[in-house]
Amino acid sequence: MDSAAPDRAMRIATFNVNGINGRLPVLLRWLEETKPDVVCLQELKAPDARFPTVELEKAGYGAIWHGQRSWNGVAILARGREPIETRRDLPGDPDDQHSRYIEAAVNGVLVGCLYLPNGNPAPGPKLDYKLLWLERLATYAAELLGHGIPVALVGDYNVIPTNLDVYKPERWQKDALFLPEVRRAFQVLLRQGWIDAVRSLYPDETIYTFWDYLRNAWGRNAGLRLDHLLLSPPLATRLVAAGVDCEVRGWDRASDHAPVWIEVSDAPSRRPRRSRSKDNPDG
DNA sequence: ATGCCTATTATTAATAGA
Repeated sequence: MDSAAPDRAMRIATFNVNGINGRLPVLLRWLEETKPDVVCLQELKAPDARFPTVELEKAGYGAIWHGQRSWNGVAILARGREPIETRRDLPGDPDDQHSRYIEAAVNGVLVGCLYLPNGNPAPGPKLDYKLLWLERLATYAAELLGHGIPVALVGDYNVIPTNLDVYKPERWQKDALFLPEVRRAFQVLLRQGWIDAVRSLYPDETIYTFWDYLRNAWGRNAGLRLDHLLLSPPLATRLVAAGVDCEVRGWDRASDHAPVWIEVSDAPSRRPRRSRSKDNPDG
């Protein structure tokens, strides 16, 4: 009976690689060591033609990507599968030229991979763009929730949600990652019903996903929590584990972000529908 | 207030990141 079989776990990860070609050895080593089932990548910093399809295929991953020269760029990898692309732009602004969103269905989960604008220097046009992007995200996220399906909105949000998510909150008060209006915009998503997966399992722990290259931030553990996995309720009920692969930040030629991951149990198998009969009072 | 580091692009310096 498949209904009696133990649920297997599906591992979904996000990793801002900060240059997919310069970071390829790190990425391949991490894929080999941790074998995530779905991976959202940000900051490819490469045009579509320079995406390392062959190397990732050799590593066992199908991929879709939305690149851009020099900056931005997002991709979704799936272990032993091809992600089914459902979208490659965040709705709400047809003039937005940045490659910051891509979305796919993988193994029954709709996965949105996002790279939110940084917003610095603030105030200024970059902050305005970030706030508009957050509004567009909230509008689209509400629409997704309405479908009642398993969805993960995953990536580099460039938002420090609370004081617990930054080594020294007072230093960041006027930074676009931590401004009150930016934090409020993130809270809007949570109030809609999205679950901050890592925080939901570890409500009180200091957890960072980013350490600046400057000022020996990694050595001092002067970090920020910027990379988040937001889950729709039908997926959040299946959450069984979460973590940050911090050690990757210490590898040679590391990204300034570390990979973050969750594990969700496979969807409970549908019970065979009983036929209407006098033996089945529910029928 | 600025540089501190790292990556990309274009050519030894500029721009962006967070």
